[in-house]
Amino acid sequence: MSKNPSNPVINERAQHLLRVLIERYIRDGEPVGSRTLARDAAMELSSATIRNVMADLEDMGFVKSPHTSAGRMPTVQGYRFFVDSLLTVQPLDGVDMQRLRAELNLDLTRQDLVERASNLLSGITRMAGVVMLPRRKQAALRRIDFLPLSDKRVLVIMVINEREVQNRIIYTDRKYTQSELELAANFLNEQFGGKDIAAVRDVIVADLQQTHEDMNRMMKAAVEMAGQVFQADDMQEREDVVVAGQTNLMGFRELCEVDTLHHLFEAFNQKREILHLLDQCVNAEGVQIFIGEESGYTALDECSVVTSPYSVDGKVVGVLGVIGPTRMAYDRVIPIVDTTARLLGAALNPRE
Amino acid sequence: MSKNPSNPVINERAQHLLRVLIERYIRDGEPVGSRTLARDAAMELSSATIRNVMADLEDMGFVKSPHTSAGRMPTVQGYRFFVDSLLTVQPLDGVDMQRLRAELNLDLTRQDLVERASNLLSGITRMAGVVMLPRRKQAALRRIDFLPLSDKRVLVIMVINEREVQNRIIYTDRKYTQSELELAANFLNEQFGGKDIAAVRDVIVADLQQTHEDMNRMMKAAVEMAGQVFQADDMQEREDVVVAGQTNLMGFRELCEVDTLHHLFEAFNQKREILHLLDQCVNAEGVQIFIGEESGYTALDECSVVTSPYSVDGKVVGVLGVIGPTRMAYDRVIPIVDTTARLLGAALNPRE
DNA sequence: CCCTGGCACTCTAAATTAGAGAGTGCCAGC
DNA sequence: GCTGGCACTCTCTAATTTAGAGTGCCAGGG
Repeated sequence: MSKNPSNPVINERAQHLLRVLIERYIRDGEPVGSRTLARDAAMELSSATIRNVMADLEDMGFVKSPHTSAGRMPTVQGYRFFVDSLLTVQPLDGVDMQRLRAELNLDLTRQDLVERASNLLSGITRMAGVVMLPRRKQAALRRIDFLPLSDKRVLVIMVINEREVQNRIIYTDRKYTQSELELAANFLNEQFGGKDIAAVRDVIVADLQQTHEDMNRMMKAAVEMAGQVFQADDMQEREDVVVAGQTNLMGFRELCEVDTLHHLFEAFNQKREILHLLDQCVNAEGVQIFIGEESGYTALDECSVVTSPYSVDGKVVGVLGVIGPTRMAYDRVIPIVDTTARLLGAALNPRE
Repeated sequence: MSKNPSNPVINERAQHLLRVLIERYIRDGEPVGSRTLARDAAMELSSATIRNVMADLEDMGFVKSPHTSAGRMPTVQGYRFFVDSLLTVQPLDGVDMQRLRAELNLDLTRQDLVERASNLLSGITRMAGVVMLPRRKQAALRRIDFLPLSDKRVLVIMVINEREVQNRIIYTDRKYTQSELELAANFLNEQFGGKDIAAVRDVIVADLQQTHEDMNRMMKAAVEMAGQVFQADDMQEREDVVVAGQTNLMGFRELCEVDTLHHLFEAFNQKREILHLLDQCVNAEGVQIFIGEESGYTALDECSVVTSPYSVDGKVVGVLGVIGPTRMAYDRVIPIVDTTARLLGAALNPRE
């Protein structure tokens, strides 16, 4: 805890003061002056002494003042140190815990679970919640069904893995009856049921390119239809990340400039940047925090992002998190994100 | 066009001036002074004359000035008159038309179509698009399927009408095999396939309450499961209205106050008010316009809403529209909304 | 009667000024 | 190394000023 040439020297007392300063700043959002800090810190120090320490902390880059005659507020580096070394996380509030448990139940589809998780994150933290859709570890075709529509159109319903249902409409060369389509579906289910989707696609593409004499007309039609289904590029996931509670962010003083909000909401809409950011956290263990510009996206410059990967069967399948102003109650948010990740993982677990 | 005791007197010249004023105001968003108007109107009138006319128009409530020494801007009543009597709608831009045609295709599911329509509305108008999900004229159960999951859970897939696929997870009293579930599904499909959903629910609720000796175990189980499915209250529609392009609204000067935006975005999130508003337009013929407070929702006080019902098979099934600042290019927006409604209706048409 | 130029008047927006308050930095003394 | 004291800086608010835009109204002319 003493002299360390690589890190700026920051002794116990300074650490404690930094901590009190940040806690205070997080509470009221206003620069903290030496007098206030002297009172808050309960260390029997005069404000003059505090001022000296603050000057040091400012030199080291942990705090800054918006102008000469204002108190100090944390820099990104200050928050970083606070979060890494000074923070004692609060245990999760009992009510919140119950709410999470109650709502992240097993009897929900994948989409529902993810949406709920996002709503819970935003609801409990009163900030914005983001949840990446779970990556499919392997995407097995569980079942495929065809239903005739009007004209030559066919509704295709596909069940992937346990919980995911996709559907789309394809065109056929002629009108098929329900029973014909059932035959086709049966054929495909027998051939490909339980197989990996990528593999299925490959086989079908190959089939389409060569003529099989050993296939009857119905089988060929089936392959033809499957071709249409599996070549669609939205075969992957369509909406990769679910955001909730964006409007909460409009309540924070520090984000209240229309321009900032515009960028931020644009980012939420595009989802691309958010997704990339979350993607980086897939390999992190447990909660990870990006403070201000650390995220690398200008839209998030005024924000912090608290993320956690969530796992099914011990394997990370997605990332979720909370986005709020840098001045957020990290000690409260961290366990919320952590717990939500655990519970979402558990709820998604097929337990087979 | 002359004296009419019920309406304020507003002669040709005043109408023309009002029109020019509003067009100008829509263009630049700044109060229009008498001198500018004199130049714009190309009527060989002096600014003093214009001032007299403006005073009259202000008395009649068509224009107002933000303060003594500013030009005039339209009131809600002014816009109303403009929209009802003075407006000549522009024909729809060819490029936009093509884009609408290209993207509102037949080979899309209900959800996809609605989302596209909303995106198109917002993309072309550069404001916010809203599309109500189409009411089902009648909700016929097209097909129901069961798929076993782990534990005692069963994935239920339901096809309603032509395009709508719903799925959820239910719990059963014991684990059923795939073939057992197929039997159950067959039973239900035979019993209820093509029937109206409300009717199906009634029958099933009744079945559940009395013991049928004539039903075998499998049939009972099937009814049991169906009971779980049809009693769920999200049986209706889950997300009633799709909003797109909200962020576009942040670019408009008149909506740039954070407070206004907060309310507005809150309304978009809740969707309730938006839905109610759209609901009122179901019985309107063609495009309907709400200007400012006319909508009756304070969140939309600064906005205008241009709506149009859309129909399938000659019957109105939903409403779509555009939300933007009162100062919008109505002449351009109206045909966009109108055409989108037509094309969406056409795309949804099962043509059977 | 309607239109017009002219002029006094009003109001806003932007720039300027003044004063209060908060907080700092630094120094001299303990 | 800590402290009280003091001069200084900077922001925030309110008050004041000024320029500009636009009006309302009047009196004169077709």
